[in-house]
Formats: sequence, structure tokens, C-alpha cells
Amino acid sequence: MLQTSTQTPARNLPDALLTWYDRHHRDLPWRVSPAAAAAGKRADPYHIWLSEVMLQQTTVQAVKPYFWKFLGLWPKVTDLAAAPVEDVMAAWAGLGYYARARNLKKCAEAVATEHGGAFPDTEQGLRALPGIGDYTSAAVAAIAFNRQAAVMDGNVERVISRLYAIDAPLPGSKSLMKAKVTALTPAARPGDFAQAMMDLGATICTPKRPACAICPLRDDCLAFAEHDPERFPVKAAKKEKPVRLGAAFIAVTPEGEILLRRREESGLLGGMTEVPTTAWTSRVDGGATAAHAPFDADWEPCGLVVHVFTHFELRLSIFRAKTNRTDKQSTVGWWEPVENLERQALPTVMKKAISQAIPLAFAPR
DNA sequence: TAGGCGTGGCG
DNA sequence: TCGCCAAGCCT
Repeated sequence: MLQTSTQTPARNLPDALLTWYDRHHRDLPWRVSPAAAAAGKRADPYHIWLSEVMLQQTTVQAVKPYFWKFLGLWPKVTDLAAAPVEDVMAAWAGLGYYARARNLKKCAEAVATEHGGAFPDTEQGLRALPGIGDYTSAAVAAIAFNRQAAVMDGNVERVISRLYAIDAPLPGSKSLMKAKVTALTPAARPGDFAQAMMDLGATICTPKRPACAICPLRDDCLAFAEHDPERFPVKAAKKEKPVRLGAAFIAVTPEGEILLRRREESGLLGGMTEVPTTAWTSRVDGGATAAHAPFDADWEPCGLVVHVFTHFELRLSIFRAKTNRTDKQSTVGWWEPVENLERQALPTVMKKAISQAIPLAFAPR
């Protein structure tokens, strides 16, 4: 059947999006471009999985250097499986959400020992692995294995909520949105479709001031028709962030070593390295003093460090003392030369605390 | 199911 | 300056 030139070509929404993606996709280190994919190039499941875990609640810009570092240290998933967990934590330091690193290591071990070194190639098989939830299992299945899996992350939620003008607030409306994504996901190129939805959300359908004028889905979008796309997605009201107080103690020997210790395996900053601190409490009497130090020394106050976590704000009073090594102190943790601090699994809040006491601790050498 | 769990960039 | 929030997972 012929169409006259005045008719709009028959074109469904997934096709419109994929056509846009072919032309405007982002080039990312872990990604196979649509042209290369058409020529038969396949994404490496290890690369896709590693990038997806790093990208959980984390920006592309923050992930890129870590992605390269991990591939350099551990080129194959079996290399990562064989690595000491301390090395993995140290390499992850600064990226946040450290349970991801612990689960990354566990997942690599499971792939190596239970799956012969090859990732499961189905959504269900991937979903059973540590640190892989609804999003990541669908993403790896679609992108690395071309499975028709419905991928929904924060970007997709925004695009879908606008396309259909969904008024119900997140996270309650998630199942409704997931059903919409499932209905849209094509049998052909499901991985490109997922990446296209996310690219659209990241570059066009942005939280603020979306670029509707150049959006390939504009004609299908109810939020655009209503002239207020920023109204979506509707989200439940947030709770206020409490403040917690504490003190951190930086002990320095004449040899230039500082006292470090390891945090418990689970919970906040689990398995990461820290300087000795008091408990972080919600008391507001400002009671943090040298009396709470891990041992007696000539502690001098040297300022305050404020660090904002996801669910509370921490105000750490910093104390510093010159001291000599004794056996008693060594039961607290271990003494580490300052020039080795860069190799430790120190979360950002601890780097801030140490820098407050020793301004050049993390200076380039 | 709702809360715990990091960090850095951006408007 | 500061609130928002980014390719979520686990319990």
C-alpha cells in the first residue's frame, strides 16, 4: 500500500524513540553504539553489570573514572572475584553507598563459582545475584543479552509519568509506570530502547526546564499537551533531615603516622576505614570534647566538619594531638603513614575530617 | 513498606 | 547558598 506524501508516516512511539537514539545517543565507555551493534558487536556483560552497579544513584560523570580504574585493576569478573575485599573497598572509596562494593564483590564471587565465570543471561537469573535488583537485572538482561526486559529507573519514571500525565505520587505509582514500560518495550532492540529512554530522560526530558521543543515524543506526551511537564513526576513529601553531633580524633606520631580503625561490616560506611570518633548522636548540647577521645593525649580542637548524608546531617568536632605509639593505642586500630592515606578505604567524610586536622594530608605528592 | 544507605554537581 | 537529586538495593 502506498502512502501519499502528505500523510505522516506510520510510526509508533518505540520506533520514534529508537530513531532519535540512533542519531543522538550518548557515547559512554561501557556502551556499544547502535551502529556497532548493528554490525554485530556485543556489549561485555561484565562491563554492563559493573557500570550499572556504579550508576545506581550516581551520575555518569562520577562513575567514569571509577569504571576505568576497576577495569584496569580487574579486567575480568573472575579477577574481581579473586581480589581481596579490602582492595575493592579502597578502590570504591569516594563513590558512596558502600554496600554496593561489598555486594559487587559477592556477586563476582557467585558468578565465578556458581556460574562458571559467565553472567546469567536472563532477568530472573541476574535478579538472584547480590546487589542486583529490579532495575539492574532488567538493564543487564536487555543491554547485554538483548532480552525483552522492561527497564525502569528514575529517568524512565520521569519520561513515563510525563507521557501519560500520571498524577499518582511515587513511589506508590511505580507498578503502574512499570506496566506502561512493559507495554512499550519492543521485542527488537530492547536494550537500545532502554538506553534510549534513559538518554532521553538525562538529556531532553530533564527534571527542570525539559527541552520539549526537540523531544521526539512530544506529539505523544500528555504533560506537554497540558503545558506543565515539570509537574511530573509527582513525589511523596520528604521528611526533615535530623542533625547528629560527634567528635573525631586525629592522632599523629613524630614519624608522621595517624591512628586509623575499621568500621563494622554492616550499616553506615560499613567495612570502611575511619579515624576514631565518638558515637554520632542527636543530642544538641554540643557536648563533644576531648574527654571522649580514644586515649589521653594533649588534644587540641581544630574546627568543625559538616557532612550531609542521605538521611541526616553530621557535625563533627575535630581534635588533633601529637603522640607517641604505645601498645595500648594500637588496640584501637593501626598506625598508618600519612603518605599512604590515599590507598586506604577512607570515605569522603573521613578525608574531610583528616584534612581539617592535617591540611596537606591529601595534597598531590 | 518505609527507612537506612554517600557523594558531588547544579540551578 | 542550599535544596534537589542521579542508571537503586536491602531489610
